[in-house]
Amino acid sequence: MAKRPADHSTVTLKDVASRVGVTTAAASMALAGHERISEKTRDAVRRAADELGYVPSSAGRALRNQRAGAIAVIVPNTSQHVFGHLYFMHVLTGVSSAANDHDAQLIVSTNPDEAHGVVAYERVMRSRSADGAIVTSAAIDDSNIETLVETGLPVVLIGNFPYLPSAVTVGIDDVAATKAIAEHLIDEHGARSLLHVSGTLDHQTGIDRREGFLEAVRGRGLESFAAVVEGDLSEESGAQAVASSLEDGRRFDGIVFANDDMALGGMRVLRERGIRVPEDVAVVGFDDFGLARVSTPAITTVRTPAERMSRLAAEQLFRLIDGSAEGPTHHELDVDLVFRASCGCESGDGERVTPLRGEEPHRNDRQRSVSS
Amino acid sequence: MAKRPADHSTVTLKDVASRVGVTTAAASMALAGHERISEKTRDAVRRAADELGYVPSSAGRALRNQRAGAIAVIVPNTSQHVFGHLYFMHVLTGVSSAANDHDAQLIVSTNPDEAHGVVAYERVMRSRSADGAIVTSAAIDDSNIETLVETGLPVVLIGNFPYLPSAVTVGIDDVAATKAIAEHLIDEHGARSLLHVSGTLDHQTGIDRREGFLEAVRGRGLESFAAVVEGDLSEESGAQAVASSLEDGRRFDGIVFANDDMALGGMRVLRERGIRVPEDVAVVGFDDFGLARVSTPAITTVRTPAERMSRLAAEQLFRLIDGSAEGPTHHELDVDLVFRASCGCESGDGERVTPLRGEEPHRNDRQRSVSS
DNA sequence: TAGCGGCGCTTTATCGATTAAACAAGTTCC
DNA sequence: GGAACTTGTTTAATCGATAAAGCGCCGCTA
Repeated sequence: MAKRPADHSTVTLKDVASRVGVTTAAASMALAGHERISEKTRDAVRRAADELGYVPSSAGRALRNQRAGAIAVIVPNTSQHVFGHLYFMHVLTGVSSAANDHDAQLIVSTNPDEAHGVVAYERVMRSRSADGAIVTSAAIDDSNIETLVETGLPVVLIGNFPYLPSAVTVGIDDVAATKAIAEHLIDEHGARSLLHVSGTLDHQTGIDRREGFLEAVRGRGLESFAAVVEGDLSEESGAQAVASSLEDGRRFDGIVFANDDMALGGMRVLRERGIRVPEDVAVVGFDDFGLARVSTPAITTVRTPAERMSRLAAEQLFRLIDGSAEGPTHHELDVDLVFRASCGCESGDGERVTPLRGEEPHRNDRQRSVSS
Repeated sequence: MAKRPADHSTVTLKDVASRVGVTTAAASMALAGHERISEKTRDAVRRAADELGYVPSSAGRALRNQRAGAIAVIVPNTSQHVFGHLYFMHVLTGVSSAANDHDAQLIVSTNPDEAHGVVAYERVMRSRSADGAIVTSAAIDDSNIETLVETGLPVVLIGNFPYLPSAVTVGIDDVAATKAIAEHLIDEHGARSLLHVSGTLDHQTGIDRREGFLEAVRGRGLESFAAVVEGDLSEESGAQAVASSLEDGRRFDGIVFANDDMALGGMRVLRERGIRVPEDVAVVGFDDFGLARVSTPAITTVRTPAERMSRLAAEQLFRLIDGSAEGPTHHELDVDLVFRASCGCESGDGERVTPLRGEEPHRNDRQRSVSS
């Protein structure tokens, strides 16, 4: 659109070749270590490339190889606030480390305009800027995801997508995890009247966590004392859910929040009303991306292995891209339960980590600066 | 390296052209809206492109136009823990919104191996995968940055780089901000013995914030009661700095932390020793990326406009790329002071925001889910 | 009616890298 | 001493998009 770019000394294969006195074909083969090129030439070309600081043009290579050498992380913007930011950071960390291992670039694609049906990220795929994509925090009714999966382009979804049987996905068992932590409130802390503040129910996560909660109260015969309020995963919605429940005259001695942000908001309201946590009401959250540990009281929660999940997703993606994996698969990762002060297990800054399944707690998935 | 990718129905310009019955050149011009192509053909081509779902190949275009249509955000990995994650998230938000405005892809490049002098991000630039780069959290002694700037490739740095006069940079006045918030402790809360826990002094930010602190105590004639301990911006280092200061028998009634993470760690130690905040010791932090608001007590801090900074950086970068801006420039953004409970200004969850300069507080740079 | 200008499209060349196929030397073998 | 090989390189084609130059065919004018 504007003038041509300044000519930042760009070294092409031609420069390398002409310095050595061969053609670009020979130079290309030399750099690739082809046997048909004499050792002498190979060395000379390598030396020249080194001296000139030659780096292959990604465009030239991509065009010729029909492969961009990049993967994309796609974030449907409508869910920017749904999963919150800390989650996304963990995702980026995991994906970028896998991308580095595969010498691939990482493209981050947000969808600027939900209004336009012209989904920005489909363009990313169709323009072949990326060889594949990882999609996270997609809503159930986001038909674009379906379209994307159906085009057959390499796509890995993070989360659970029971309605997309042909997708490759990586997730955790939200139902089991929520069930376990709710049962903890009941069995260990004697909670009898439970409230669940769910996430948005247009996301599978919201549905599954609610289902886990319901299974727990049903299993203990407490369903008549249990209630569910829908939130949107934001701190403020957690506060509102608790406030409106209190105003309705509802009584509860335990709250299961679908994430830590809402737990934080809810606890704020409880504090303002003089209701003590955990003495009067025991509270648990979900995610453990950072907030849960630093709040007062610290929140008992489910630690979501976002970084491991996304790393695995990226590795699956690379397998799809090079064709070494086929067909729909779903990987499920184990989670840890982290007991802290908000349920009454620990006091102050103490915490106890227990795997939901398996033996040992999983390595801390890059929590914030726990040690240096 | 592996087999060729499966042939996901890829629509090229040739397909569009042959469907209409013209050459690719004509089709290209038609889509570009060239006048030399008849309206009838233009329409036909556009319709065909639409029907086939044609999206131009980024590689083909990049090769031909000598422009990738992408910008990179570069994160020297050595500083991954230095700035912490939340900061980076804000940066991504800002940059990606600018990138979307310019129809550019966003590449995120972390440096996997500091060991190799082969800086990964220089490859990004030299391979021309990106037309320019934004570099953030670079250490003073990172000579790669200097090299990068000197190559003349379009680069914008976030932060202050007094030793790189030819760089284009965007930052805040760390000295003035820290000075102001330290003076607040002294003037409003009567602090007399001050401690500063600085960031790493191989980052300009660390140096500048320390300098601001020192200017404040010097200005008030309190330099003989002041001390500085170097931290590394991690929560743990803040804890250690406070712990060791206490063990040295040092006494203080105010602490200026170079960021909120360290303040959090420091406050934990104070709490453990039974020292009350703000009654016994008033505390301030820096950044306000999220933690400061939710901790107990909430931390008085300087709100760094990371999102606006990075958005501006990206816009500067686009200007450099298309040649409409030349020469080194430095943009400095204003910051807000946010008074909360840790210094004694407010209680509970209250907060008061004041601009350091100018009239009105700046819009909340995408704080976490304040309202929905 | 011959010649001229312009419209609308095609031809051609290019960007950088890669690879199959062709080819010029030099060896080896019968 | 010529055929068959080997070796090391060059030629040429390709990937997709696009800009410049070229070329029929039209209508218009003298």
